[in-house]
Amino acid sequence: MASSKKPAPEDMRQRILEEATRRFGDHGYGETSIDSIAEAVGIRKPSLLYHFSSKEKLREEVMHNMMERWKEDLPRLLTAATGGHDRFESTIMAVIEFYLDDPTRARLSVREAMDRPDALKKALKENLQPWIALITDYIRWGQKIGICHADVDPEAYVIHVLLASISMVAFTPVAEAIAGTTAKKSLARQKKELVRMAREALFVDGAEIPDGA
Amino acid sequence: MASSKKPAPEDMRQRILEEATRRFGDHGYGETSIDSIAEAVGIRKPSLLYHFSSKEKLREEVMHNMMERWKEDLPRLLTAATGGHDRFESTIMAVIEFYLDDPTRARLSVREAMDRPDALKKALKENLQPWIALITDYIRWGQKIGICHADVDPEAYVIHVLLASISMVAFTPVAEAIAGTTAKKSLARQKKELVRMAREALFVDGAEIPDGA
DNA sequence: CCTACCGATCGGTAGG
DNA sequence: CCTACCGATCGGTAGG
Repeated sequence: MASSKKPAPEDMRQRILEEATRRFGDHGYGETSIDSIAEAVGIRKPSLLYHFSSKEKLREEVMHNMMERWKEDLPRLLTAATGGHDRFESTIMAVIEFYLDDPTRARLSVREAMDRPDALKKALKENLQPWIALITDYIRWGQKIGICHADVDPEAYVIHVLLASISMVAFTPVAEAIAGTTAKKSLARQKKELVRMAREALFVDGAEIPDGA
Repeated sequence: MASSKKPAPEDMRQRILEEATRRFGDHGYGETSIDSIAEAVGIRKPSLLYHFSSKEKLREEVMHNMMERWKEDLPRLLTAATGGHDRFESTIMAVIEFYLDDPTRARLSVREAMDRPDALKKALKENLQPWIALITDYIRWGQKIGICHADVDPEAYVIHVLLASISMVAFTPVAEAIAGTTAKKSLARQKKELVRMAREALFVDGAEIPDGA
């Protein structure tokens, strides 16, 4: 019981990072004082500044952290499923799940897009673009063999599906207000409908997928 | 030339409102000082506080203003077009245009959704829901007569299209980073693809629309 | 519409 | 990891 009040010996850095991530996502960078983060993890402001030399440095590490998670999860997401329609649907579901798993990620992405567009742009180009290219190449191949609609704009399509995945998690209150249901039920409906829309908008009805994909 | 420096006699209130709208959208409420708004319209902070008794009151009026624009434009948007496929597409295009016309609206909507979810939820319920019901009713009718896919979730569908319209305008940098084009070109592509996706996801291919709609 | 000013809060430093 | 403290900025008021 003596160790219940100060249980953190060396993972303090990690605890600060997690608390900062949550608060930056929930309230935004400017609205979050490093003092409130320090208090939440049970230390004083100058002690926090020993671990992260400035608030800006803390922000950079929070964002770097989220990008690392993306880089860890992406390969698994993109290679997990079987192939053809199924592969596509489970990929989309995995992307949604990435944000659903931890809504803070969605909110943090939205805030970064609003407040530091250039920084996010650069990070996306470096970390996400190669994987996007993999998907757009697949769509173009699908168009050639006739399983994907010919008039799909592959890049624009992928962007819309990605933004929709983030939006449905970050903006649940909007969906609740319109659909008039609870957050949980609303999210389940939004997810199912997004997967359906993405499928219907991409694949030609009734088209068969060849064996090797 | 003598009147070029102080051209504002009585529309000062409106000028403050417009400047506040732009800055709240661009940088967020918390990041915008009323001092910077006052400076931008050429007066001092206490003078601004004569027109709007507090920063919070200013925020309320900014949001009220945007909702009024919505209420003005909505009826026109929903009744403008011809009917069936065409009517639907031009309605979606009009919604996109509403935000494209003034990207600040999209950014302001996103920030309000993030920072004051309950306030936005209430405003949407009061102002938007009746119109949403009109569209979902139309979809359900379309499903009955077989021109809309039977497995569409009308509410979830409308929410996704609305969020996508806002997102493509508010998050252009993301689209630029992924598509690798300029903002203008990227927006044109995103708009065209969203309209296509919305159509393909809703209507049964090759179905005919009856005369009276 | 102004000058002058207030108390609170912020990020960050000194020094231990 | 702490106490003590700094200069800057904030929203808002007094008083004219």
